[in-house]
Amino acid sequence: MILSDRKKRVTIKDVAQVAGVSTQTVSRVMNKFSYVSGETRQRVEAVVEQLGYRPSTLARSLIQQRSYTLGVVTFGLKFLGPSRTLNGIADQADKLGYMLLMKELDNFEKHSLNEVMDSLLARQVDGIIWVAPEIGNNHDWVEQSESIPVPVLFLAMRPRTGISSVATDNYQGAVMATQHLLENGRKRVAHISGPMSWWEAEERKRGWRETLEKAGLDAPEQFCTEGNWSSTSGEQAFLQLLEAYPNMDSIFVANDQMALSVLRESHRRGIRVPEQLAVIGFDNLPESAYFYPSLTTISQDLQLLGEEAVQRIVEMIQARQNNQPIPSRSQFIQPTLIVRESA
Amino acid sequence: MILSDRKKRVTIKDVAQVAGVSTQTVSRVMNKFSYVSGETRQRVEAVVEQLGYRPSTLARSLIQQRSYTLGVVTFGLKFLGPSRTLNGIADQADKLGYMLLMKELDNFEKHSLNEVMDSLLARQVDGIIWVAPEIGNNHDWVEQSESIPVPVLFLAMRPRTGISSVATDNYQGAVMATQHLLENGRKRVAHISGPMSWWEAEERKRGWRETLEKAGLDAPEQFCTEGNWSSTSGEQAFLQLLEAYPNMDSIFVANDQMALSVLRESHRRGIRVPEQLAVIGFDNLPESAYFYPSLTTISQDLQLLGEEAVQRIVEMIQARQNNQPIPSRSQFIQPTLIVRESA
DNA sequence: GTGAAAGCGCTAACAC
DNA sequence: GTGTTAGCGCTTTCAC
Repeated sequence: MILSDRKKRVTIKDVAQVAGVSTQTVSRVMNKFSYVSGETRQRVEAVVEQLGYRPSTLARSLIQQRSYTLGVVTFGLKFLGPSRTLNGIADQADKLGYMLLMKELDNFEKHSLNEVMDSLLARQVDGIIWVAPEIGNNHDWVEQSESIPVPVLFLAMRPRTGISSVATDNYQGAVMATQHLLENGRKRVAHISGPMSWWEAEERKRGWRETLEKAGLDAPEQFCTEGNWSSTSGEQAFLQLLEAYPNMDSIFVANDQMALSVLRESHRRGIRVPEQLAVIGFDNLPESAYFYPSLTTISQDLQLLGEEAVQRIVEMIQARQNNQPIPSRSQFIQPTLIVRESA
Repeated sequence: MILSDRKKRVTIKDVAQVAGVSTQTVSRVMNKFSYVSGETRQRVEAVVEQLGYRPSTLARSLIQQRSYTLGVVTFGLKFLGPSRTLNGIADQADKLGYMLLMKELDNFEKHSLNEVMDSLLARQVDGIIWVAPEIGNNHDWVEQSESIPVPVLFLAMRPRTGISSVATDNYQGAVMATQHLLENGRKRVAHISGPMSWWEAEERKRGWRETLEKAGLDAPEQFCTEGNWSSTSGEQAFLQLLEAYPNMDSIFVANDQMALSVLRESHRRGIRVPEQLAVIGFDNLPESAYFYPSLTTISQDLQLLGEEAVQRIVEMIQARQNNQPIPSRSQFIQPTLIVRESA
């Protein structure tokens, strides 16, 4: 039975006293490395066990000026992307012995940004991972921000010199998607984009446009309509496209949720997928394989993105610890093409 | 530009010195409440601003024996459920001034459980929220655990006396789903369950069975097949059901992902939904409204679940703080029926 | 109103 | 090998 009794915390002093040694010795036993005679060690360990002593990481962090804690700032945790990334971050942090201090953002006002940073820094996080999509100019503060005393790593941000980031290669993913359509003999490739204020949406659209142009095909603005990632908006965007570009033979849709609406609406109107209209998505939702028809899509490995992020930030922290310069670079994770029935 | 310069932290002493007051006065200024003369306050505040002083929460936690941090233990973060719940937790924690220290579990061995608890407690969390489904006997340790020195709140756990928990009322949700089918004149209601080792799956199945029985209808074991929540398993389970119970007129499927497979396979076989087969799911995925046909389902409010959890644990923390007894109770969140085309 | 002293729980640095 | 001393950055207590 779990009790929440108010027993006072067992401290290093208690252990020292009961074991008849100094606190220093207890500390040495707890932290392995330094030498303690076998006998003393055993005695101390017995007392630790008996009293249920747990060293306070807090006190240790205070003196070591290091908390083995990573700050994680998220935005839109309720969406699949950020939470899958977070899972990767959690896994890798665990492996490397770090804990995660989380903060969910609800806007990008300068005021809240400062507040979030402050609360993280006040708790002595060793580094910060920024898990928020770049929308409009919501990341511009990065370039003119006051100095932050710990390393910061940005995910899914447009590369900026002097700043470290990791992102899926959205452009390349879009190229692969579009090329796949072309390779299957499609010539009239439409696009439903995400909201153009999103950097990721912009990249995906650019991949589509440039691939068509390289192949000597048209990619005018009318062949692309804009959604907001939701299935609802996908339906709207598809209807617009049907008017603007009635003889298209394929669509690259910027995410699977919007692609789902395209499949559904096509089915309802008797447009056969993929025969009359090939459809390819982006994201590879777990459900996408079970859409009707199953959805060909681009899979981005968000788990890996999160893992990489932790790897990188820990390297940065260590460099800082050793007074080495902190290398900053922008890194891309390559997505992969998943071929199924819809294209 | 973000620099990670090694400037030493600005401490309360620095501020005191520059402002020409004692550290005490600075502390009083930072913590509002106590009286400081207007003039002194202004001078101190100016210095704080100028030096960019941020009080160390760490040091404060150490002395106050209180961290304003909640431990959150998750399992299966990559699935939608836990991450939506986490979002609710993050939101509410923010409102109440708490931070979140996260730990993702990868198994339920006694060893890792202890380790997770220890690392949370070592960082002085004020309370712990346990966000992991009850599977098999993976929660039994709760009843015979050594005393944990802070309040713990469990989500999605079978009610246990003396222990606090919050969960969706899965049973009631299943009752609503089944009743909806009966009210629409269905008499031969099948069920695809989740893995029966999951408490939530068990509850949903019980709701189905008991509702049928109360209506004087049959609910034998053959009318129910078992999946593992995935779309793949849903397909299997549906195929088995088609053999075992070919004249069923409706199915209550334990989650939307499996229901998706039922829709797809029905479509492929020319079974008309809902005319020949009514289908109802559970969870209300964002995509469910865009399945073909759109899926009638039970919506559980996981955001609210998370918010309630924080509310509750903070109450428990405060009670403990005031040396009051900590009330323990099991609370249920009611799901709602979302009627769409499939039933 | 303000300051001085003590101490939260731990470890770094130096004795012995 | 082990103990002593000092101090991380803050707040509490009690003076004045």
